[in-house]
Amino acid sequence: MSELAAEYQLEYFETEGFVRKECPSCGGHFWTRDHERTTCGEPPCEQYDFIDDPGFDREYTLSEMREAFLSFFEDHGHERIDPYPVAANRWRDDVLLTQASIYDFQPLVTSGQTPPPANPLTVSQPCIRMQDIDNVGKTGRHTMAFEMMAHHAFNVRADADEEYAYEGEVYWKDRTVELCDQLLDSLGADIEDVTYIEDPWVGGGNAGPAIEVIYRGLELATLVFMCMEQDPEGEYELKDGNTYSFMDTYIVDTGYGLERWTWMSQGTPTVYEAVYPDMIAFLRENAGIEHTDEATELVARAARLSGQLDIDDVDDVEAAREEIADELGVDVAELRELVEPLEQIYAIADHCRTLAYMFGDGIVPSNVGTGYLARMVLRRTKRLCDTVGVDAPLDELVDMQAERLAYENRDTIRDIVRTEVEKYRETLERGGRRVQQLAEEYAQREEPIPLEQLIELYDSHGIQPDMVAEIASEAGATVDVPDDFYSLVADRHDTAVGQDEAGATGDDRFADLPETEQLYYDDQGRTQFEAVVLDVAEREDGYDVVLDQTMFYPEGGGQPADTGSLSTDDATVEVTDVQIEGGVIRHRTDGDPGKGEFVMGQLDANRRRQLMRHHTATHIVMHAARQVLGEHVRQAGAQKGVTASRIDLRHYERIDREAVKRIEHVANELVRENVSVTQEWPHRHEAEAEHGFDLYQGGIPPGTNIRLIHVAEDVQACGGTHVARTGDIGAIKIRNAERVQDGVERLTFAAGDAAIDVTQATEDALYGAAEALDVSPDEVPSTAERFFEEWKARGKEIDDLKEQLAAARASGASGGEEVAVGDTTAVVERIDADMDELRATANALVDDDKIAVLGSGQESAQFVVAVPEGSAVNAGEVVGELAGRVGGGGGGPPDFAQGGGPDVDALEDALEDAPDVLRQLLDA
RNA sequence: GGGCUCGUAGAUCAGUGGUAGAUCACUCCCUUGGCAUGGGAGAGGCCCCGGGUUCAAAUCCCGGCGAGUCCA
Repeated sequence: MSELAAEYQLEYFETEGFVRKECPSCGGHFWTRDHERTTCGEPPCEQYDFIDDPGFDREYTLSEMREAFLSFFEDHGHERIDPYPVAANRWRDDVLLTQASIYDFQPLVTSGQTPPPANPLTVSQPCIRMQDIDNVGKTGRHTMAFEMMAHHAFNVRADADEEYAYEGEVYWKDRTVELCDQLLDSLGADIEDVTYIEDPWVGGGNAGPAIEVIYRGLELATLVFMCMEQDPEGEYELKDGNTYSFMDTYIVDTGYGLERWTWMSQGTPTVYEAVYPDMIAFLRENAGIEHTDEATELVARAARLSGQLDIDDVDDVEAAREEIADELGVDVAELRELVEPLEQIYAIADHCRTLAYMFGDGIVPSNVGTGYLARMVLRRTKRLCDTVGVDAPLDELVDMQAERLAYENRDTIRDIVRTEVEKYRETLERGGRRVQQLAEEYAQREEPIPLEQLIELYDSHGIQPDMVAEIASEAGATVDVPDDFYSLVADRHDTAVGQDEAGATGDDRFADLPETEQLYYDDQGRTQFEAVVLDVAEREDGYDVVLDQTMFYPEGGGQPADTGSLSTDDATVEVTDVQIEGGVIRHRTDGDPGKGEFVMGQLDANRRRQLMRHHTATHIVMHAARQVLGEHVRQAGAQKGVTASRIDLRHYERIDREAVKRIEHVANELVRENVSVTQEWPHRHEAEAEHGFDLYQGGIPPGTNIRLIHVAEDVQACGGTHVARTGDIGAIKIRNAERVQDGVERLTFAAGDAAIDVTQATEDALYGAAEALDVSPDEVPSTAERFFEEWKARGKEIDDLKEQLAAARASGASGGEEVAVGDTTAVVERIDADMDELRATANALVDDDKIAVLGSGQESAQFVVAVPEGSAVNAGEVVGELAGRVGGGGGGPPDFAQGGGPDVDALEDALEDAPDVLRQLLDA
């Protein structure tokens, strides 16, 4: 029983003569015009009924179908809006990729804070759903990239208590179903054959009734009526077990899969052939896949059969394959051999479109975030190409899709793909060598490669177990990959998750105060102001002071807070920090200025000026970097400071010295042009429409109106304080480029006075080096190199001399004490030299068939004992005994041992005892 | 943001606290009419940087830099 059954009793259904039925097969409830119909029409209750028999009155290409849909809704009172990027994190920070058209309007529009760009509206929104990745190509209907066509209407209940950014009802359930019905009719669908299945929707804290639209066995659309929110007190318990209640806003959220509608119109065996005919033809040709008519027919029949099966993941596909083969009367292996290459080609086409979307929208491959997802898709695609034998370069394949999607940055896309393919190639090569070694090792030991190694190979080196198995079998080693391999890998990551620190102030004392008036936006150059103290709260380390208005900029947007002072007639308190919460600005001070007092505020003007310079400079460096490196460059974070600032950029290569210099030039050019820096507060939708989402480099601000900062042609949404003209910055000096993550480069730079300071500091270092080398500064590099070479040459010479010295000593020229130990002669000698020299001397003595017992007493007492081959004396034991006498220890192989201890004074005695020690150990 | 792995000769990598190695590439010599090849000799190392532990660190510990990889 549907929990929301009453919600589906639509007037439209009644007047159109629909009946509500219960499907005998799945038990679901649905509405139909056909009073004789029994089942709901959705697989597995029924099978595909449109393959080779299209359900519309003509064939549509993807773009024809998109246009048909959008213009239909335009004709019915909707405004067409441009789609948003697939990189959803460019306008919202809670998700990575756009997975549905409603994402365009969450959370500000759906919550009623911000009006929609149009109401009602229609859009065809490109989406990427990674969760279906394994199904792509195999199920015949799953794609990772797709366009969700939609019409949306945003409504507010008449009895709503609060104010919302839109009001009244545009339309609701009846009209939504009517529009869907009319659209189908207009395309020539047999609306008698359409079923509307009741299927309540729950997701992301919202819920509502929803209807699946099924035609000829294919789910063509979902009509969602979002009108409830999760509420512990709510009276409706839905399928996720939570309770929900109705909201003030209620929103029509529809989703029509463009690809499926196109497919329906063409009736091809799979959705892919309808969507990517050209690319599939190209790939088949390139991979050399040719089918006889008979085989083609078989594949088509298999596709139709798979439609009636409830295939939701790959395991189902493999299981179903047997059934299908059975039904078709062919061998399952034969069927697989026929179908698998096709499946791979379908997946390649889909993945290339996904990549074109991702890179076209400016995603840069990385080990984090969307960049990581892009990398995964790219590597998967490359593997598929290799497996099926497509030898066209991947950047060309992605470009085919990028061209179709009309991206303008195709050169950058190709460059990114090439760079990334090359990185993958290197990873595979590195990994391959690693596996090869392991495989040979375990093959020799005739053991299987242990699971632990497999996990490490994947987790730390990115090598899939199947690749290990392949290389291992060539080397004659075996591998046993458990079914739950990936969950074992996940276990390795299952360490304690870091807890977020407790909430901010935990003090709502200021909650009722009016929002502080922000004077710093009115005249960003002013540093003095007057204000009234509204409230003061004592804190552990000072006071929080709230004023009616302030020039003090609170920390935010990567810009640190201002400091300064607040003065009354009697006293002055220092402001050390400024924070904003809920529009109320708190000044942290070292004293209590007194509630109700008039105060004169004074900023630390130099500090503020430097912060402003650095903030504007940040925009300029960003802008310059985009000019030098490409439009795909985006800000990944920034921190402004007084003496230096840094900005993190997304870019797919290391920023080398040359690029840094070019960026620096472009940035300083902008400074010299001395253009004015202006601000404005447009409506966010107008701003987005005019400048695109590149506005949000520094984060996504809340609110209906947003503040824009213009610096020449650069426009960014920004809440910080800026200089009036770029010339006020003085100069920008980039100090450093470092890689903080793969795909993220950090530029550290200084502006204004600080730029002079860092330049001088660099010069000081250079001059210091020049002075030390006693050359002019520009000769430092060559001189340093020469010195280094000479230094190395001397090291070698010294080694040589030490060996000669050692040989001379060993030939008996020095005063070493020679004693007889058994059959051999031992030389006991103190040489105050380093270990190298001792070792060399010992080696020389051993060459003369003598036992060497050498001591040194420079900083600590050290011994080297070496014996000729075949000697009965164990050098290690000797050293152990001698080192013990100087308070230390030692050891080593029996023929060559070293040791020592801290007690230099005992060295002489120890050496004197050495002959006895040797004899004792020999006797023992 | 977190986990894991790696950094040694030009390249690829061995080296579990005790004298820094192999293979390829390089230079020279020999074999040959010449080439492929074969034989021999040689050169080439701040063992990434800095600190700590130790009699002793390429090796163990901490920090930094550089690279790779898996996950959210």
